Amino acid sequence: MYQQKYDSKRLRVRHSGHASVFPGKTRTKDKYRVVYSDHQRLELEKEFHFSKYITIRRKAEIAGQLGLSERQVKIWFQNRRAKERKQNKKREDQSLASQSGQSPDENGEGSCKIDEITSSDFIGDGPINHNLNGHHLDPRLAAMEQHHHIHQHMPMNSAHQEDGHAHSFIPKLEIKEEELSVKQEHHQQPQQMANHNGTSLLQGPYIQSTLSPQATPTAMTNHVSLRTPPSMSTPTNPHVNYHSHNMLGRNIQHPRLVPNMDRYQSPNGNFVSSSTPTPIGADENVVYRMPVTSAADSSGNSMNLSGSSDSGIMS
DNA sequence: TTGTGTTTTACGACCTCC
DNA sequence: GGAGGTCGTAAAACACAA
Repeated sequence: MYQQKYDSKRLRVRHSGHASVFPGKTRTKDKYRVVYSDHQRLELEKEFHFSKYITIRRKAEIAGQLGLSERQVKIWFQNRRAKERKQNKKREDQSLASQSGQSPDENGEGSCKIDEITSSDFIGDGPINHNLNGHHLDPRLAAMEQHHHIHQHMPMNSAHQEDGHAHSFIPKLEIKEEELSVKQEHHQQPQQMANHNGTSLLQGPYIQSTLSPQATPTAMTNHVSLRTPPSMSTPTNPHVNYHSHNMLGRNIQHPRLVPNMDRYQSPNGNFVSSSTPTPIGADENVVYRMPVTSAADSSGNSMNLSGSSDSGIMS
């Protein structure tokens, strides 16, 4: 509703392509806060859609590429996650309201609001768009991409896609060789993963909805995000208690539990140390993502360990 | 032009983990 | 102690109605 107008207006009004103010300044310095350029926000959004938790290496890379500090990238991801939780909660409230006999339109909401489209929609069963390549496309990202013509050349995207990652919103890109090398450093070779019980992780709504209409079983197999952090897949892991409550009763996440696991699953289902090279080229940048099974978040709701809103990453 | 509401950066407090 | 997480909030930036 409002945000749709807000964003579309922003795209029209704001000059794009570079930051409207000096990037990298904090409010302790020259300005209270800066406004990131559309390009910066787009790249950050793309990274966020790839993984809600950014790795240390990717954080440094993105910061360098976008002219931001690593702290700014970190804060941006924190704020972005908060935004998504807020949107999820809002959506939850609305669904509860509608279940109690109140039609969505009574709240002044249509059947699909752009401002409520989040990455979880993207990943899950929410409203989606398709770009020219048939990939699912977040409407706002689509607008920004059109605005910037970024489909012509977008290194960070190519980095994600080149490894067979069936990224829903990434358009087909020209991939330079130098970008390929960087890319392979970022994300792992696609592998079908199985958990310690030998159960394929290629299941759940995440898989189904993430794949483009043209997606093939190979594409599914190649989805790098299917890797599951051991802490999420094995109850024997000491870190399985991924959430706890603090003294204020808050439901606290412990994201570092996952990044610091230092292990991940090999294709044969065994846990291996991330420091031990494997046939699939495992390193610290393995991105874990679970199939979507719950929209609950940390805002007072218990979170499903396999929930989409809580993807873990390696650091 | 102004008032108001929303979104976006940035930070502090507090938390857990290593 | 440092890292990074959430939560709450301040203030700038922005959109829009009057």
